[in-house]
Amino acid sequence: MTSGESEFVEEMGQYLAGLGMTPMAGRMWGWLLICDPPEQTAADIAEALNASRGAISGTARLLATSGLIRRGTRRGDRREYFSAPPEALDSLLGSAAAIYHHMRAIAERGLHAIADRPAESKARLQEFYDVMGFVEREVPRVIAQFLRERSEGKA
Amino acid sequence: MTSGESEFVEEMGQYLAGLGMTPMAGRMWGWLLICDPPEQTAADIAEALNASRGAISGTARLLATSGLIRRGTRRGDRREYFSAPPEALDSLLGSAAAIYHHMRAIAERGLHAIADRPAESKARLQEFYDVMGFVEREVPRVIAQFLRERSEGKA
DNA sequence: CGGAAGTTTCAGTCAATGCTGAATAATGAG
DNA sequence: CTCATTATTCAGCATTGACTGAAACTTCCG
Repeated sequence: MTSGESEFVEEMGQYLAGLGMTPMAGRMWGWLLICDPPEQTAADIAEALNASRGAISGTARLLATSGLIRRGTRRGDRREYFSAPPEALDSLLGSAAAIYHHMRAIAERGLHAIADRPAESKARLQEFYDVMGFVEREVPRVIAQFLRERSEGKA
Repeated sequence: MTSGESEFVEEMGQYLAGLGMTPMAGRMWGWLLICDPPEQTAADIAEALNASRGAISGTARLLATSGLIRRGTRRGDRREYFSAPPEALDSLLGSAAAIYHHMRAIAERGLHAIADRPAESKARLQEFYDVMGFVEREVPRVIAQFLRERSEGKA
């Protein structure tokens, strides 16, 4: 791994860590975006990232569960091969959209909790709820359109 | 604060903490969305959240810097009054959009680091870069449209 | 100017948690 | 079946960082 690649991997790790993931998850995802060959064993990744096998194992489960990486096997080879598949971007954007959904849900419970207040007092939370609802609806629509156009353009 | 309100505040705190903010920031923001009166002193907030004055001070700076709350003063009253202004939603959505921008920037540096590879090897990161660029452009556009429509509807 | 009320700063504490590394389990080869 | 290799689990460590509380600072009033 060159120093530029290392910087990219580390930067991705730090940034995604700030968004609630672990640094290792960010590093692993970043590495899988630029590694060659694109499919890597746990041992490969552990060596590239200077990380323990245990960390790779746990992080791989995390990333695979959220759809960011794919785990593959080959006949006559017990090792697992990890890669960052194209669909990962769908998952990434999908989880971003899920944030809006969750926020709207929280706001909804909050509105319920203050249901007996005058409308004036509920206005702030109501607006928050409305905006989240709008974004939750529209952002995935725009993303889906982009992905559709892109796959058509490729075909 | 009723138990329902308390749940809302705590839930907001936990959720925003998971997104990289502190629990206290989430609680404070949540509280300012539902409190009555809508403007509260540091002492009011500290009491409502069972938090120290120091925590309120630091969190207030954080939230004010990112535009989520407004700090106001009144003549002949040294206390500061905090509130969640309508513009806060713009800031909130803006910082969400900033995430896409930052990710595209990271991807850009990554692409530079592997510039001498064959195109095939750069495809994964290139696609990531493209998608982030698209979202960075389109999502704010959709949001701006919504805010425009909404303010027109209100006027 | 002196003092009261409020705010900010900061050192210290404590809990949370990401990572390591060794032990354990699982899998395929011979 | 047994062995070698790979994957997973988990207890422990170290680090991080959010919060507290007291001290320092600021500002306004008498």
